[in-house]
Amino acid sequence: MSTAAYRPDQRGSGETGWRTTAREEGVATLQRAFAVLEEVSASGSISARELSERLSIPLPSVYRLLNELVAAGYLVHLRAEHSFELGHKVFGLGLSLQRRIVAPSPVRRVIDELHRTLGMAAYFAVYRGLDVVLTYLSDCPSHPRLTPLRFGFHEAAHATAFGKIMLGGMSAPERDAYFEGHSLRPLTPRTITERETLEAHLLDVATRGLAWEQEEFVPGQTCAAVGVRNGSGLVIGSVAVSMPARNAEDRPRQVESCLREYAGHASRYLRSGSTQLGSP
Amino acid sequence: MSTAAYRPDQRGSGETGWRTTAREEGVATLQRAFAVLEEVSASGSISARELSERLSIPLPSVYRLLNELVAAGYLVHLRAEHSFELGHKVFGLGLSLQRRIVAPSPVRRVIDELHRTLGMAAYFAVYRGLDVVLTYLSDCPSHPRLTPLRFGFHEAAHATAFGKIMLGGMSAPERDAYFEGHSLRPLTPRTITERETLEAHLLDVATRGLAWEQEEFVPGQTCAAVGVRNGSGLVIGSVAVSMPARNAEDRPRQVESCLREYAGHASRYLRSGSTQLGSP
DNA sequence: GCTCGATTCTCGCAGGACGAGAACAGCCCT
DNA sequence: AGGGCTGTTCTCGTCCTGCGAGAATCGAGC
Repeated sequence: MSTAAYRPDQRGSGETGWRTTAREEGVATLQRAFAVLEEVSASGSISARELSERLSIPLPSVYRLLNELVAAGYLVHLRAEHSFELGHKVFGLGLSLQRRIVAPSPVRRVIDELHRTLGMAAYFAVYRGLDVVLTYLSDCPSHPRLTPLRFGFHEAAHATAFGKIMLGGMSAPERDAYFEGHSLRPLTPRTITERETLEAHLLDVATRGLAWEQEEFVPGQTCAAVGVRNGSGLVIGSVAVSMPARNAEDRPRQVESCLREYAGHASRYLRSGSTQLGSP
Repeated sequence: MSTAAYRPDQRGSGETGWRTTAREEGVATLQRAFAVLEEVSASGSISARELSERLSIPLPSVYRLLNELVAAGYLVHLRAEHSFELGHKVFGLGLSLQRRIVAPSPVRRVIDELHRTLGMAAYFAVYRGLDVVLTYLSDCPSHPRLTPLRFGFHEAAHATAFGKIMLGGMSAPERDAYFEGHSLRPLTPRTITERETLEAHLLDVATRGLAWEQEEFVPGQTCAAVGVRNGSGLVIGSVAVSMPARNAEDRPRQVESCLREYAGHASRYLRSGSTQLGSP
């Protein structure tokens, strides 16, 4: 999983395309602590010795950190197995974030209706800072979601219809910043993997206010999406549906107009609604 | 919500019955960082100034911490709203923990079957360190789970049948340690709230290998549970069902024998299975 | 242009984190 | 019981790093 490992001396030199962790300074202890946390998370269960070796932190220091983390409830010490695992605080934070992220219920109802109306799995996404987050999915056994998609942070915006809408809604510098943290990883042979091609495509998406994606995310599957805008006309989210590629040509106009209609509904709810997550 | 707030001077003095955060020492920065993280989590969204005031940490220090946390991906800085919220790393850790915690699929199948056979919502719980964790729930619209119950760490072991099994499976010192972190909060008028009464009850539970709970957790609802044991006969988990209280007297023997049967199945799978989470 | 809040920078001091090494605690093995 | 081994905690002097008052910058709103 390549946790952004703690490097004792030099840092940076991104591996799998991680955030270009700028050179280092600052609260070193914190970074170590997080490195520990992430290593534990990646391993599921790990001993103090292992941690010490993998992170190149001397044993006493590892124990000091571990004990802090255990005392704070972020780790548990399973004495029986001489190992450490994630603790209840981590669960609590995750839950809290989930609850904060999930789309408000009027929006969920809109998406559910969209799902029923078109007979396709339906999705809703918003920004969170620079990230794109899927905040609701509506599907059923006969119209299942795209399998790699799940509630939460979305890592392949360049390959999904709603991702393209969201990318298209960013300013150029925002998009630059985004791609410093996310690679254009190819997911199928048809995934767009070149920045320039993508930019041209996004321009088109932004002007049409609509995005299609044809087997760029999952082979044999197609998605369509439109933007949800706030009062000032800025894109703040996206409504999308997915379907088998062979159905995509049946009734594209119906899909498009339907998406626009429901996106309008969602916009209306969000404008009157509570705190909406803005762009960065 | 009472996040275990960071106290600049003296600490401790548990509020709502939190872990008796032993006197303080150690890596102060870490505690501050976690205090920030938890305050953000509790508030959903909060400004730097607010944090500084609530935690009594000078502004520059708050910013230092915030910037670290943002750089590490544990927070996001929503510049548009001058506020900070939880970041994607938190989500990732939470997800990782969820996946680690969830009961293995053979056990899930056993619980599903139990649910179908008895026509009652069914549950499976294990230890994680000193904590009790619900690792699977099986229910349906006509036999719904007890509403406050959800997947994850369980805070009211004294008031649920499976909680009693788990408590009964602990050694005396373990139980002491457990109750240093968890209060005997009354959830209904029938909740057992005295340590002595509970101990007597647990003794009975442990000898019979079976626990009932009658409207001690939710008014009008009853639960029954039996233990799941490892090769050495130690309790490592619990299988439980819940039902409306008025049904409880219909067929207690059937419920009991059925629970024992399915707990046996679960035991068998867990013994052959992979890493099972042991007691502390 | 002005004001007020948000955010970052400067810098000298002091307290705390660091880590080698040793000590202590269990556990297994025979 | 007695070795030998791993896991875990303690000791302690050095050194460094995080700290925080205050000032400087930035940026949006009017």
